[in-house]
Amino acid sequence: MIQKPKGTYDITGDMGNKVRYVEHVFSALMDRYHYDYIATPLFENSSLFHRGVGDSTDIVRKETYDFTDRGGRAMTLRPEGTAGVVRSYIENKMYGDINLPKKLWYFGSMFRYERPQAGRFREFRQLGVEVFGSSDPMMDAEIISIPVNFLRLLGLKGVKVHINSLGDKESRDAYREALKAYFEPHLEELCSDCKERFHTNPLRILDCKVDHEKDIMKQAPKMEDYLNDVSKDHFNKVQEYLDALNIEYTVNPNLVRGLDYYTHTVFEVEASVEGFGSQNVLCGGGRYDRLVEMLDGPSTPAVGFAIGMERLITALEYENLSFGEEKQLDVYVIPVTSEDKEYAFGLGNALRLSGFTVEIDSLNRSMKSNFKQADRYHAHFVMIIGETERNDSILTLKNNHTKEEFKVTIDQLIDFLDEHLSSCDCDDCHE
RNA sequence: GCGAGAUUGGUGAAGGGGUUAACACGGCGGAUUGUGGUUCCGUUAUGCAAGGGUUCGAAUCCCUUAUCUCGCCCCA
Repeated sequence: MIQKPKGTYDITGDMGNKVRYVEHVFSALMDRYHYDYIATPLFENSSLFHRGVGDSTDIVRKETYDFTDRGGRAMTLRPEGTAGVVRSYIENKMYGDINLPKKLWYFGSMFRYERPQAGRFREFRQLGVEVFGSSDPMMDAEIISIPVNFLRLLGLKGVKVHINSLGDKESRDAYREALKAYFEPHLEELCSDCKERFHTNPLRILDCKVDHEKDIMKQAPKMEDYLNDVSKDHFNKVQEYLDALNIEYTVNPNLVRGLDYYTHTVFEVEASVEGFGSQNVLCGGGRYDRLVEMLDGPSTPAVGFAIGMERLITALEYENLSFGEEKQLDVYVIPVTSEDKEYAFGLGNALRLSGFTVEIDSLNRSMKSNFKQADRYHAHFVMIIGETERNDSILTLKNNHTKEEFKVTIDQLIDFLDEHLSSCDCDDCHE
């Protein structure tokens, strides 16, 4: 038997409804924010992902799905959403659009070649947003407000924001040098991973889990002391705008992003799901004013975030939150014998065209098992099509909730269903 | 990339070398030949993740591979 590739999963049944619901809520919210939808290719030229990401290039390359196409081109399945959107922004010259800033949202699969474990897959899905062309701190706050409002709309409690500022390039470079100078004499006191990070990515030493409690960490230089006036001002304004929205946030100086193109605001949004631990962090994002330029576009400020779909749905399940209305089956059609199937099929089709949700038995089940099936589907009406109905053009409809049975002529059928489905006061319709 | 534990019908599972793979749910058929959700009866895995090996005999022991779960690493 052929099995699914490691770290992938099939979206079927209930999961399908959950994914569609979450995407729908997000899509409707993005309409209200007046953002445009964008979909970029699932694979791109490898160089898009393997450059512009600074010191962590080796790590990035190790975990991407790379392949050579038949034309000998190096291709990579996208490991995240931002790079492709930036590429599209540049290639389609969106910076010349009359509607600026350019505000975009996306939803789709991302691919990382990692060992699967709790909440982590090789193909996973992200909802994300990118805004180009505004360096206004109000836009940072708007971007932060989107996942906050989204998680609240879905019903999650205790939605909290952690923010930090990495400053502009000047501030960030100064801080990085200060960190290296500080840690250099203490290298031996750090864990082996941090020794590695010292060379590849000194900022990340700050959120090391192993060394977290050590004194050298607590006395390490603070980013805020290295922010220049422009960066400080930007960060303060972001906080003022968050205050204006009554969004609860905490400044976390150890919140960092590894990649070089991040500037100013970085943030994470978490919910408080019982027993969910670190998985409570559902969303991450920040400002990346340098990335467009690094990918050969015009210098353009940008800010965005991404939310992992799988973890989000798991959180909603943990909290027992609703995923919208269940699909209602309006009519279950039972042909009595195979002689009745064509007529039943045609009638069912007509009802579907009139907007009703209809199921027609295609397994030639017995009357008994058809009624059982109609029950399982919670069908509102059962319509029995037999010789009598065909000859007399009078249909037998049974309200499967109240057990009332009706005789209805073909001409009255649609009016009858409209009336009874909208004004039904049986228990099933009022749960 | 490293480590631990799993994988038996549609589903939940029992069985840890001996003949016919328990039990339950579900499904299907019937009692009731156009009216179900209760009850009763019948039936429902030529097969135990895949392949190979040991054995008179393997779901059971060994090897390989795949996938799943949970850690480590990493997390753009």
